[in-house]
Amino acid sequence: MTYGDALTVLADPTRRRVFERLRAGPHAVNAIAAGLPVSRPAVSQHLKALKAAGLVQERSEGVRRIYSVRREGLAELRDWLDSFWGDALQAFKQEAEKPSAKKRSR
Amino acid sequence: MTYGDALTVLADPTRRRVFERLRAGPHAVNAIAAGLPVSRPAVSQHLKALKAAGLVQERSEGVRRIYSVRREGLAELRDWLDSFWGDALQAFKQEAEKPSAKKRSR
DNA sequence: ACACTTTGTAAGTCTCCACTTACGGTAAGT
DNA sequence: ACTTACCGTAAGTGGAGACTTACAAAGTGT
Repeated sequence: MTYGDALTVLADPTRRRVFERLRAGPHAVNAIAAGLPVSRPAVSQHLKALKAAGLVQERSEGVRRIYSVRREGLAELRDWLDSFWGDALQAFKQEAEKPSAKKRSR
Repeated sequence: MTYGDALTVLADPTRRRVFERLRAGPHAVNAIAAGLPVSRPAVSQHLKALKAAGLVQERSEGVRRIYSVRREGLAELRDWLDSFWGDALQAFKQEAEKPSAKKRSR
């Protein structure tokens, strides 16, 4: 059920921008907050949420905290999407092959 | 920017259950609402949101509205995830190959 | 014409959460 | 030791949205 956490966390636009910022590589909190329209504590809270969802990982480097993407967190969400794909296709074929059983009252 | 809409819409657990219900195939609103812990109007609102995000499509059959999954809506989200994958990998390699230069305060 | 079914929408309530400011803790430089 | 930089957390606030009930519209059967 972790893909649900990923979806919940990635729903917020600002948090998504934080996450996308890490796509280019690991960054410290200050660097991430620079250029974003919110305060630095807000970014810290977003990173905390992302970490709780398993989407990022943290590494200490002196007084700095370097955050980077954790790909395994994305994997579960990706699998969920893929499962959707196949099932939807199969269901569509089933629907197309169905002769004319549309009378489904009661 | 449509993948953002998909993420926003799929963040809600109830709405996700509605969407997953359609994975098995097209269904009318009543059939979807049955078994869910919310009222039928709530399901209608969720379906409206899913449709606005391009994740489902609607087909009228008499007085019923049959909803089904729209795979193109998922495609953009999938591409976004994939782009993340590659970029994160590339960034990781770059980081690994980097000697220990580029340290500002060192 | 009437009753029933199926669904969408309006209006209102209430909970959740993203954000801010303020503060505390830790590391590094002088 | 003092100062400065970097960061996380606490507390409080405002706004978004998920849900409910009530109502209206459109199709179907008798």
